[in-house]
Amino acid sequence: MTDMTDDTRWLDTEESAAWVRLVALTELLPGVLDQQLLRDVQLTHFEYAALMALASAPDRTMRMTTLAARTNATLPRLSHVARRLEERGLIRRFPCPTDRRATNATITEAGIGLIDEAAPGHVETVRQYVLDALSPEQLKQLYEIAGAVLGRLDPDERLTATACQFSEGPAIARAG
Amino acid sequence: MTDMTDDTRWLDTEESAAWVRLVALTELLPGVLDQQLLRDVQLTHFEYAALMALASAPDRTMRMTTLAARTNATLPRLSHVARRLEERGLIRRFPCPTDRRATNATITEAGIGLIDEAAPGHVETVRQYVLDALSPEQLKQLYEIAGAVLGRLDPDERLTATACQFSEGPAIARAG
DNA sequence: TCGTGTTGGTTGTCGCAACAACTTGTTGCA
DNA sequence: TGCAACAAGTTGTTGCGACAACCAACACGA
Repeated sequence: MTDMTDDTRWLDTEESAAWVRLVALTELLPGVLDQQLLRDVQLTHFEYAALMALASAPDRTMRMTTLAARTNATLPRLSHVARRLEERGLIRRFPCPTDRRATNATITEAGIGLIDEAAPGHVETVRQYVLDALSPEQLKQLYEIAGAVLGRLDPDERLTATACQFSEGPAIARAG
Repeated sequence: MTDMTDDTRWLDTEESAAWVRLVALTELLPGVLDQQLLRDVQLTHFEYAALMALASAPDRTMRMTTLAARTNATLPRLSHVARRLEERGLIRRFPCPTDRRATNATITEAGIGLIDEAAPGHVETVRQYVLDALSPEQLKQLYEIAGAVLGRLDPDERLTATACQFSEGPAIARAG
């Protein structure tokens, strides 16, 4: 006979309700972000985030490995994305002078121009679907809650180590 | 001359910090859920959610269109997924008797068995990465915050209209 | 210096999702 | 009725992400 003992701690009503909503949120939010950016500037949210990371980096340049960590991408994925962005003239890649295995990526003027064009609509979307729905208190609570969960999901803080994204206006002002 | 006026309400420090964390969360959470379910029962989280929706439906049966709405899927996507699940013997499809355009999907005994096998590990993952990181207060706050955002993202409450997912033990007990 | 192990990056293959086109069936209206 | 508009699903094509295999370059001990 197998052991039929069920020692699983099932979710109670409140846990289940909160979890269902969180799952729905994580299901819907990426689609909304992708949709707006694709429509307006033909960029996925991932591509946008990668360009923003480059724009706020020193010299607008970053190692592929570092950029992959910052954007939660595997290196193969980033490599494919970088090739597409380079074909569109939005970034440039060149071998790292100090380590000839490595590749550095730089955002071009065209890339800066595109994210400056994209940023207002993106921020508008973020406000419309998320921030404007929350009170100042809830904003703080969200910060704490997401921080607590990220302590489990991303203990090394790879994703959140990035510089502030929108607090200083367009990328040209922030990264120049 | 183009109008260079910048009337965008850029994010302040607190908004930006909370947003960065929320984005990181929505980026990482789906991967964690998929990974555990794929490893343990060769099911994506989407497939798991679809099976759970069927298991908790009356007669364990649902219209394809309804199921698509409940799982935030397009009908083509659900059609492909349903074909794969049917090939694995986890669901069955048959024409709706009252509307011959429509198709009904039913979860099989094998399907029920698989989600009963999957549920404990899935709940464990949910606890480990999310729920156990939050205080009871934060759980309530998360419920409210996600609810507020979903009011914008999903005003018709298509995704959250589902029955409670884990509050009553295995699917066989819940759906029988 | 040589050889082994490791790191950085690219390329190829497979599976899944988005989108469009198409088939079939239903509804509504003349 | 008969015909036009619409609804429900399926199928085919395209593009992206995951994974594995591969190549190039560095590090370090013998």
